[in-house]
Amino acid sequence: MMAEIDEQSLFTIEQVATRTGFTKRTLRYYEEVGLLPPTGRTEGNYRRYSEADLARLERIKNLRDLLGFSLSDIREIMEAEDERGQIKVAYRHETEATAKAAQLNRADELIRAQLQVIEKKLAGLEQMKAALMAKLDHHEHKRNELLQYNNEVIHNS
Amino acid sequence: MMAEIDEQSLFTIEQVATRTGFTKRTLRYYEEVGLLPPTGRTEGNYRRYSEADLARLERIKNLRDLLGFSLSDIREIMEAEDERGQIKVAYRHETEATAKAAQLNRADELIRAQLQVIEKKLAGLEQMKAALMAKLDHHEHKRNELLQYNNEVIHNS
DNA sequence: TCTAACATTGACGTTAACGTTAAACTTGTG
DNA sequence: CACAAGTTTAACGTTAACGTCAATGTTAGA
Repeated sequence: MMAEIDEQSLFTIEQVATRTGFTKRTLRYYEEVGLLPPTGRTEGNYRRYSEADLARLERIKNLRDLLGFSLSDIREIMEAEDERGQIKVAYRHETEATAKAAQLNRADELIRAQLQVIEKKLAGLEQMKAALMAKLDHHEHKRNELLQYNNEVIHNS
Repeated sequence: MMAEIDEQSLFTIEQVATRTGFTKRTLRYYEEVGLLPPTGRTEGNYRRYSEADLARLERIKNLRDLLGFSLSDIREIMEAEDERGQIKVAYRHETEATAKAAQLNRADELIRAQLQVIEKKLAGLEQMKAALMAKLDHHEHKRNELLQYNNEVIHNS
């Protein structure tokens, strides 16, 4: 018995850095502050990243770059997700229908909380987008007026 | 001749702080780093904020809190907006139709650049939202299965 | 087995975005 | 006009999120 994890699809920190775009320092930092659970290690104590680790890192990158969440925001979000994962496991082992339903409800509660945060940001962005597009539209109008005027001049000359 | 600006609707830094939710330090800081143009001053060198300043601060707050932009992001965005404002002024003073059209085009260019940033964030958020809602949907399904099973039990007893 | 290339932990450095304190000045109200 | 309450600049402090460097250990290939 050597490794607990699949020998296949394990990556060095360098490989993960190039694939994810994070620096090696950042990868170690995220592990240090608990954003990423401790990865597997080689016998010589080198980190080995699994596919699950990569997925988690991609998720972090989305939350950070795309959505502009702080790392502590992200930690909260992912802890909620992790809790949902726990609920899911508990769910499988539960046999009572009422208990199963209760766990679904708890999971939904967490999901809805996250949805609210997202909806709020979405609303703000949609509004900005609408404002900008209204301006484009307005300019389009003005351009037509300019052309209209030009045509009149041409026809009257 | 005393003040260049309307005596009406000028606010002290304290008033602006309570109205906007920014601290006084932050208000001075934003001016210092060029996010907010230097405000008017009293004879004794006290800041006096105009309605335009308040509007700009509200805009900054939206971009920062709601959308999670960094201050340098915000500076870029607002500089683009300011340039659009300049273009608008130039536009009014321009009489040539071709020059007017060119200014509209330049303004549209800036707007489209901002739209791209927003669209990117929107897409990311929409994707997150869809993923979360799919989970809710899935749970709904499971709940129905549970009820279904319950009914069968009741009917067979 | 030797070695160049990569990894590890510490520890100190850096930047953004403010917080806090101090010393001096201004304002408005009694 | 006295003075409490508010304001100014300057300067140093703080936290998050890494960057950088050094000393040491590990790996993989010729």
